[in-house]
Amino acid sequence: MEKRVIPVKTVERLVLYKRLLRDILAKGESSLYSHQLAKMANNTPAQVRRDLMMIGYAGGTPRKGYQTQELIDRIIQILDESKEQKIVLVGIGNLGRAILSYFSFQQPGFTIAAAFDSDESKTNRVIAGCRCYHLREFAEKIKETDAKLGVITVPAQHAQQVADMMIECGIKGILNFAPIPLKVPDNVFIDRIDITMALEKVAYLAG
Amino acid sequence: MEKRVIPVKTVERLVLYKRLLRDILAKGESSLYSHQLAKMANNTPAQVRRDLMMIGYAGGTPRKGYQTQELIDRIIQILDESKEQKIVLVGIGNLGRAILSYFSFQQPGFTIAAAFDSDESKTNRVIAGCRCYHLREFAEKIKETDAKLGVITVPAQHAQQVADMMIECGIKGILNFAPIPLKVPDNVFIDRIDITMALEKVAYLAG
DNA sequence: AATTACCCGTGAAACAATTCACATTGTTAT
DNA sequence: ATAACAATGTGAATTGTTTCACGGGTAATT
Ligand SMILES: NC(=O)c1ccc[n+]([C@@H]2O[C@H](COP(=O)([O-])OP(=O)(O)OC[C@H]3O[C@@H](n4cnc5c(N)ncnc54)[C@H](O)[C@@H]3O)[C@@H](O)[C@H]2O)c1
Ligand SMILES: NC(=O)c1ccc[n+]([C@@H]2O[C@H](COP(=O)([O-])OP(=O)(O)OC[C@H]3O[C@@H](n4cnc5c(N)ncnc54)[C@H](O)[C@@H]3O)[C@@H](O)[C@H]2O)c1
Repeated sequence: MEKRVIPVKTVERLVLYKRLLRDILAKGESSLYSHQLAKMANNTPAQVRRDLMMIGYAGGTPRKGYQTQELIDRIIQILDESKEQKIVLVGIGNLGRAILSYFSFQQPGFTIAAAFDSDESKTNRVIAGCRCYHLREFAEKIKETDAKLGVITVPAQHAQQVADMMIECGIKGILNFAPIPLKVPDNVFIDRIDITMALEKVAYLAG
Repeated sequence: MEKRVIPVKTVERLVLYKRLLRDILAKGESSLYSHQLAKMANNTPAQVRRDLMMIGYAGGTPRKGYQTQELIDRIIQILDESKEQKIVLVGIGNLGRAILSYFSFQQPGFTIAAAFDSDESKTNRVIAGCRCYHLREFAEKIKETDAKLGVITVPAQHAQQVADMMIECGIKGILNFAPIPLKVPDNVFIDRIDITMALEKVAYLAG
């Protein structure tokens, strides 16, 4: 029962800050102010400072702001990106393939170690550098790769059984693209990206 | 300055409820209780009732619960899904194509009216039933289709200029898949889906 | 050296979302 | 009929998040 100290909302913003800070650094800016980061992140200086307070960072100085590199390092340390994260993906359809190709030649820190599908015509080949297996080989391959994260891109009606299988095989975190909430035990973290819901929301709020 | 009465979080759940209720109805259940819907939505009966209260729905009865069809109708009415929503998509890459094919033969209520890319090799053809044009034809085609919603699936460094162009052409709602926040005027609603951020969050919270 | 301007860190206040808890009410059983 | 029950609708309490506002400090300016 570990106590979660950093709010999820803050974690989300930290991931964003890290990316923005890297852009900053690439532009040669070795230090910055909270209001500069806030502007890029579309939030407020107070929120930036509060977020940094949440991770126990107090390395800013009034007239020079924060050291870009130092701040990046601190965020990386908090997010614990010391080791490469191994991911397995189930559902080699349109969306699954888009994700495979994106992570194949980008995204340091994350590797899709293997992909699976129940359709024989999608398996036993390499897509975007990722080996694709039949679902029946899941348990075996996951032991080989020692992946702890899973991505679900199968149709909604099969998503729960895929999640169950992942958890059975030791997956601890799941990103679910199927448009239904899945039941998972407390020790597994799950997040859902629901593209259709996001569009409906935009349609409503734009109206 | 219109007053927004329904919280965004509630809107998100309403979209989910609507889908779940349709599944319920398809199974032949003509009525249901808040705790049943809550179980499917992975939340609490109190939250379901609160959400329904937000949309001014008080048609439940203590012993019979809610009428499935009536509730669906009410949610649809609130979300204002009377007319087909026209969408334009910019960035016919891996993710863009996945979205095109998904919405082509699914998703009642939404039509991707046209897609655009700056790469000539991606344009002047039909992908998943959607016509693909060069970006220079954007203004012209958007007038023809009268689309009010836009989806951005271009690389991050081009996302802001694409958003600016969309807004210039009268787009009122944008769904942005590029991993940076975009600046838009107050009268335009924008939402971002950041897949990499979601994965980093899962990695952190699963750890 | 003193003055000024600016920004950080954070306690406190304000605001937003969720959960609690209960009076109310329709349904069923006796 | 009437009693017992089970689920609704909602005010109040709680919990979570964001914003305010100010003390303290640092560097540039005079
Ligand atoms: N593509 C999009 O833009 C989009 C938008 C909104 C939601 N989604 C959701 O994302 C998910 C995937 O969408 P898609 O467009 O890639 O669909 P898709 O039909 O192209 O791909 C689904 C893949 O899953 C495989 N599959 C089916 N059952 C399986 C099982 N039990 N085990 C393993 N593999 C299985 C299929 O063989 C297929 O390859 C769906 O749940 C969909 O609702 C996608
Ligand atoms: N595919 C994924 O799984 C994934 C994951 C995380 C984030 N993203 C983000 O989604 C976006 C799209 O990803 P993708 O994998 O489809 O990339 P992609 O490179 O496959 O596609 C990008 C497309 O945008 C087009 N483009 C570039 N500049 C343009 C411009 N100014 N106007 C019009 N079109 C232009 C390119 O020609 C290309 O067709 C990127 O911002 C990426 O960071 C994608």
